[in-house]
Amino acid sequence: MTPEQLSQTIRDTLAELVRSGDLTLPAVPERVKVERPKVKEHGDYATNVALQLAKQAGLPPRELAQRLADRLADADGVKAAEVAGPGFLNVRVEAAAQGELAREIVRAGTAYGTSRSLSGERVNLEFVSANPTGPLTLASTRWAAVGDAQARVLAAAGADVTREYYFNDHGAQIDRFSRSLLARSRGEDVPEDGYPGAYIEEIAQQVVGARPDVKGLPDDDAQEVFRAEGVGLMFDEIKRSLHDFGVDFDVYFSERDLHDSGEVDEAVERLRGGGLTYESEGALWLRSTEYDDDRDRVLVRRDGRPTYICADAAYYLDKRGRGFDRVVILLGADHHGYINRYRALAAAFGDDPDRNLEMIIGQMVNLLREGRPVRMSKRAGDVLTMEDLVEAIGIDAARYALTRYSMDSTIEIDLDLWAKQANDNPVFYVQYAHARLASILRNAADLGVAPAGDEFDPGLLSHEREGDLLRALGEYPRVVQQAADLREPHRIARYLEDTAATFHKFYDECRVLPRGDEEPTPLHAARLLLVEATRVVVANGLGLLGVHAPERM
RNA sequence: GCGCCCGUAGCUCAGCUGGAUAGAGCGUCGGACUUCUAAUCCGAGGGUCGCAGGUUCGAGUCCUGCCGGGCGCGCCA
Repeated sequence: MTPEQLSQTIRDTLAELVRSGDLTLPAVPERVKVERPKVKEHGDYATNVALQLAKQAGLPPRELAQRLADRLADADGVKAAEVAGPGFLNVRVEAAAQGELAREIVRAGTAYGTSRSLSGERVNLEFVSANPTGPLTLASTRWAAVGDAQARVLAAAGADVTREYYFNDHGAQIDRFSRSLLARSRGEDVPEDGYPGAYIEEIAQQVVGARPDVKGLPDDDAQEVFRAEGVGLMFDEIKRSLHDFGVDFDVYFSERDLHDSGEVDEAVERLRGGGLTYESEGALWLRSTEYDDDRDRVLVRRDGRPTYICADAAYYLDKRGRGFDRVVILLGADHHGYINRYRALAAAFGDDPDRNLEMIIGQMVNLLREGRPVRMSKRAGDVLTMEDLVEAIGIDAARYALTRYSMDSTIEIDLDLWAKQANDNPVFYVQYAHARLASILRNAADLGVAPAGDEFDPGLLSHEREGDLLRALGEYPRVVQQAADLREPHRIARYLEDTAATFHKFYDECRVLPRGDEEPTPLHAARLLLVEATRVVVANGLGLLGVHAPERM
C-alpha cells in the first residue's frame, strides 16, 4: 500500500461516512495529506484531515477522527487506525499490502517515480547562458548541474523539456574579449577593460597558430579575426566542458540571430502596441514599475538603438513562438534585478507572467580548501572554473555537491570533503548503497537465487526494517513530484541520502541471501526482490541528478 | 536608501509549502565484523530555530518591525 493508495482509501472512507449520514461535510476534500510521522509510535502513516475538517463538519477534531478511525480500521490493507493528540489519525498498514510495493517497483523499473502530471506542458529551460568570453565559472557550473537535474526532474513528471543556452557573440563584451586576444598575441598588456586571465594567452596562441596571416593584418581586421576565431575556440571549449560534465543542450541560441532576423525590431513594434510602454526624453520606455521594478527601463535609446532588453523581448517571443507554454530561466543572484523587467515584458505581450514565465534565482558558490576559502582574484583573471572543480573532486561529486542544496542557499563546497572516497562524503554514501545493492544481486545470481516472482508472498516482508525500507521506497514518487512542482531537485538528493541510510540499516539487520549450506527460502527470495526494488529507486534517483549509479566500488 | 536571498546543534545543511517530543551528515566520546562490500551499523552528548511582536487549536514554517551576512540597483550586457 502506497501513501497515494492510503490517501485514496481515506477519501473513500470519508465519502462513505457522509453517505451513511455519520458525517456532514460540504464536500469531501480533493486530496488528503498522508505523511510519515517522525516518531515510530505514531504509526506508519498519519493524517491530519480530522483537524482540518473539524470546523466544516461541526465536530470536535478527536470525535471526527474517531468516526473515521472506526471505519478505516476495516479497510483493505489497513491494520490499525487510532486517534492521537489533538485529532491526528495514526495508521498502521498490513505488511502484505505494503510488501506488494516491491513487486510494483521492480515491474515499473526506470518508470518508477515518473508521472504524467506535467504531460502536455512544453517547457523551455534556459540555463548557463554564459557568453563565450572565458571558461565556465563556478556559478555557471552550479546552473549547469542544477539546470540539467531540473530538466530531468521535469521530464520525469511528464513535461516536454528543451534545454537551451543563450549566448551573445557580438557587442561590447566580445569586443573586449577580442581586443584582449589581439593585445596578448602581440605580447602587450590587455586593455584596461579587457580580460586578464591566462586562458586569453592560450586562445591568442591558438588563433595565431590557425591563422598565421593575422600578424600582418591592420588592427581592425586582425581584431575581427581574433573575434571570429577566438569566440569559436572559446565556445568549443565551453561546449566540451559541458558535455564532459554530462550536460548537453538541445539549442544554442545566438542573440545575434535575433538582430539579423529582424525579430528585435518586430519585438519593439509589438511592445509599442502593448500598452506598457511610453516615450520620454526621446527614448522608448518600458513601464516595468508596474511589476515592482525599481524604475522604468529604456527600451530604445534616444539615438534609436535598442537596448539589450529588446533582444530579451525578442528572445521571449521567439520561445513562445516555438510553442513553449512555459519559459523558465535559471539565473544567478547577481541577476535577480532582472526578474521584474522580464515579467513586464511578458505582460506587455499579453502573457501571464505568473504562468508563462518563470525565473529561478540561484545563489552563489564558494569553495573551501583546508578549511579556508579559495579566493579568486578577479584582477588576475584567475577565475575558478568548471574544470578546476571537476579536477578537484570529479564529475559525480561535483554534480551531486551542486544539486544537493536549495538554490536559495549560498553554498560552500569543501573540496577536501568531496574529494574523499569516504563515508563522510554524501555522494559516496549514496553510491556505496547502490554498489552494495548491485553486489547482493550479483552474489544472488552466482548462488542461483532469484528474486521472488509470481510466488512472491509480500506478507513475508514483515520485519521492522523491511517496513521502513518499503515506506521509504513508497515516498519516491511523491519526492519526484514535489521536486518537479517546486523546481527543487535538491529534494531528490536528500531523499536518496535518507533512503540509503534506511537501506544500510536494513542490510545490517536482515540477511538477504542464504548463508553457507542454507537452502534458499521464500523469505530470501522476497528480500531479494526488495533489494532489487531498492536498487531501482536509488538508480532512478541518481539518474535524475545526472550522477552515476556504480555497480561496484 | 530601495529590492532579492540567507540566518536552525561546534561545522555544513534539511525540514514534505501551518502539525505531535525541531532532524541528518561531519566533528567529539563509547561500542559492533569467522559468512551478502565495516566506504556500513548501534549508542551518548550537543538547540532562546538571529531578536521582538502579531495571526490561531497549533509557528522553524505565515504577517510586521528590527539586527547581522551575501547579491543587485546604467539610455552597459
